[in-house]
Amino acid sequence: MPAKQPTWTDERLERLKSHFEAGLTCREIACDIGVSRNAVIGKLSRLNLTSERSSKARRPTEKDAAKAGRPKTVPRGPRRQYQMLKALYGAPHAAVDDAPIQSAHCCSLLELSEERCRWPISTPGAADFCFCGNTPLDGLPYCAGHTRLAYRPGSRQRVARG
DNA sequence: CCCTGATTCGC
DNA sequence: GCGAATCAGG
Repeated sequence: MPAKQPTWTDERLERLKSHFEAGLTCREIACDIGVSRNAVIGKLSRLNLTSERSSKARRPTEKDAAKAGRPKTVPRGPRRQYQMLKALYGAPHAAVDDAPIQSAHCCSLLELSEERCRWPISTPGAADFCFCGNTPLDGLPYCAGHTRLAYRPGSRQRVARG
């Protein structure tokens, strides 16, 4: 098979943008796309999507340069990570499969909450841009149907937007 | 204490 | 250009 896969392909950028617009945290986006949190942040920085609301432009002193090494700091134990992965791969029941996602009542960005599926509908910025308002899974920003779509393995089709 | 956000450096 | 590490703040 020809063509290699640049880390950030179109589909990935789409998801990145959608999630970013949805107000998801870098952690959620990273886990959803399948990359590290830093990868998402790094990409956003390059794209100048970092909101620019930096906390006063950190502090680029010699400390960063001096510490810019590679010791052996093992990251802390995951916490929510398992919740998401478990909910995605370890689905207790297969109640939802080909069940069409019915977003009866869409909600606006500000109307989103922990109990509202944050699947972006239409194009971010559009006048009719809204989100799915279904009940999301435990520890996930999307409902069962949209969660499956988000993690569609192999499917590079534009299954979203609906 | 934990997590999230942003920046910088190395590859 | 991407990924990982570090630092700062909430």
